[in-house]
Amino acid sequence: MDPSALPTAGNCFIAACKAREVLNHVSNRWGGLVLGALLERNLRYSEIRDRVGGISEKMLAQTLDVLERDGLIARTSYPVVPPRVEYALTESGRALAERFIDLFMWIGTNVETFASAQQRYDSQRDSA
Amino acid sequence: MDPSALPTAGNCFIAACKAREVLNHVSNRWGGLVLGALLERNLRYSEIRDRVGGISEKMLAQTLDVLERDGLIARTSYPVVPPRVEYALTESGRALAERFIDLFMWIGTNVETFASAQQRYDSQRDSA
DNA sequence: TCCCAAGCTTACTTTTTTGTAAGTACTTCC
DNA sequence: GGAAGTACTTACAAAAAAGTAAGCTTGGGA
Repeated sequence: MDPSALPTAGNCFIAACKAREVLNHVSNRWGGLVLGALLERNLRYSEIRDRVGGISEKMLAQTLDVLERDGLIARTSYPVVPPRVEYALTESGRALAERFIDLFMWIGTNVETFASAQQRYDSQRDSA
Repeated sequence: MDPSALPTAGNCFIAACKAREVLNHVSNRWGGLVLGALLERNLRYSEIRDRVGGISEKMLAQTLDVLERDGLIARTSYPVVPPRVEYALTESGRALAERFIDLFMWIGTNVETFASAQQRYDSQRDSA
C-alpha cells in the first residue's frame, strides 16, 4: 500500500526508475484509453482507432508500439491482403486495463461533481 | 463496467466530453503522482515537491491549480509569514488517489516483467 | 538594515506531443 | 490501368507540456 516501500526500480515516486517510465507510457493521453479499449476483446487497428475518440493514426501507431514494447499488448499479423493485424492484451496489460476502466468509470460516474467544482472555482476566482 | 454505457459527458472514450477533460488532468505525467502523494496525509507545497521526484516548482503549482479546480484537492492557506499552505484530498480526490496508488503498486511490483519485455522487443527488432 | 523563509509567479526556452497530409505495400477486382 | 482495402510510415508543422532561472511578498530575527 505504500509505493515507497518498493525497491527503487519499482517506486513510481522516484523519477529515474523503470516504474516511472512505464507509468508514463500508460498514464498519459492515449495509453490508458487504448488499453481500456482492448479489455472487451481483441481489436484490429481500425477498431481501436474508432473506439478511442480523437486519436490520430499517428498517435495510435505510436502508442501501440510503446505498449507492445512494454509487453502490455501482443500484436498478431496475418499473412493476407489487405493487411490484417490484431492486438490483444497480455496478462500484464489486462491487469492495467482493468484498473484504467475502473478509473474511467469512476470519473464518468462522478462527472457532475467535477463540472460544479469547476464552476465554483471559476466564480470564486472571478470575484477575487 | 462498460464506459460506453455512460451518458455522453461521462464516457472517457468520447473525445469532447467532460470526463475526458478530467481524465487528462489526472492521467498525465504529474496529476496522478501528486494525488497519490497526498493519500498518506495533508501536505505542504514543499513536501509534495520533495515526494514527487522530478517535478519542478512550476509544474507542481500548475498541477495543484488544475486539481483544485476539478475539486480533487482543497487548499488551506494560513495567515502567517513565511507563507504556510496545506493541500488535502477531497472525497473525489481520495477515490482517485487510491486508484492511482493501486496502479503504482501494480506497476512497481511487476517492474521486472516490463524490463524483460522491453529487452525481448528490442532484440527481436534488432534481428529483423 | 539585511537576510531568511515558503509558496508561488513570470518570462523565456526547450522538449515533447500531437496534428496534417501524403505516401507505401500488395493483392484483388473491375 | 485504376481503385479499394488495411496498417501503418514519413516529413513537416503546430501546439502543448515542461524546464530554467529569476523575481515577488511580508513578517520576524539578527
